[in-house]
Amino acid sequence: MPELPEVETIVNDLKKKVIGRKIKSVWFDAPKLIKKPKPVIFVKEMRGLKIENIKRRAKNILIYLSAGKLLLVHQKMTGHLLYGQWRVQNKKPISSLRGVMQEKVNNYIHIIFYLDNGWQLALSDLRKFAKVILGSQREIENLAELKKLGPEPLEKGFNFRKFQQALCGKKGKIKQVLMDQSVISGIGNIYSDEILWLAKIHPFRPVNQLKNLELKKIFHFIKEVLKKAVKLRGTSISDFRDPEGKSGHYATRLYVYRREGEKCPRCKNAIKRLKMGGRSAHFCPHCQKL
DNA sequence: ACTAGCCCCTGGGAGC
DNA sequence: TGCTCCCAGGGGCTAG
Repeated sequence: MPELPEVETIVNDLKKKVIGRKIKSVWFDAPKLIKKPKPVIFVKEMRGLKIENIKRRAKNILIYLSAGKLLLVHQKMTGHLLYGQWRVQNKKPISSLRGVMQEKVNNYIHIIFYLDNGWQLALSDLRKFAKVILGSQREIENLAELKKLGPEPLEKGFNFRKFQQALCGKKGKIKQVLMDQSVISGIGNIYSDEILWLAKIHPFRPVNQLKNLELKKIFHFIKEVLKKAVKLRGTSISDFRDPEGKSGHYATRLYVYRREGEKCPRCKNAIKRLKMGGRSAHFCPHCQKL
């Protein structure tokens, strides 16, 4: 599901709701989502910890806890961190009281953190790709998957020079490179399509053949698209939801993503979809020449 | 040391 | 209506 803007939205919302809260207990029904430590230990270790801070790194959510602990949550394709109140009945959470009501994301809750104010932080995930890892702050921050991440595109220090450096020596198609988390953090399939359409660059162009001017355009639209999407609280194509179960508003702004066959908003030619490494690239063959 | 491809899952939508 | 096939915003692992 989520790329940078969606994760950013979730983190900002959760900060307001759960910082300072204590975790009273943990419920789960999908042990495989808990990568470390073993689920039984995980539950025991989480109990009594206080949520001190929440940060985003790439598409990861980092929940800083008391006792120097850190919880990493990656939502992958269909994961959602939700804030609400549910009852567990027949070993499945059901919607109740306040929070997310009658949303389909409710049906897939697999982990619930019970907070000391009566509310809950829950992880729902239809496809069960999501993962949580608990460890010491040091341990988590040193995980290879975090250490290898490229720069954050919305950070002030991320200027054109840093962008060039990140791409330096890279091979392959520009779309794939933009989505490579070790090059730049947080861009996925939706926003890479949108960025490249705005920059008028064909997604299959080899990155090492792009001219300086073209790179500048891409750089410019990375910032512009991501900022706008954060402002609009992300894109809800199928099931992205914020912690209260509400949709984001960027979907209406999408120019090419999932618009195969529709008219290009610029030139009115038909938008095309091509497979690239198991994923779809959407683009306008007229505006974005190979 | 690379990269393409498979895989982890479940459901929605299109086409027949 | 129901079956089959393809699709899905991520990313780790493996085989070549």
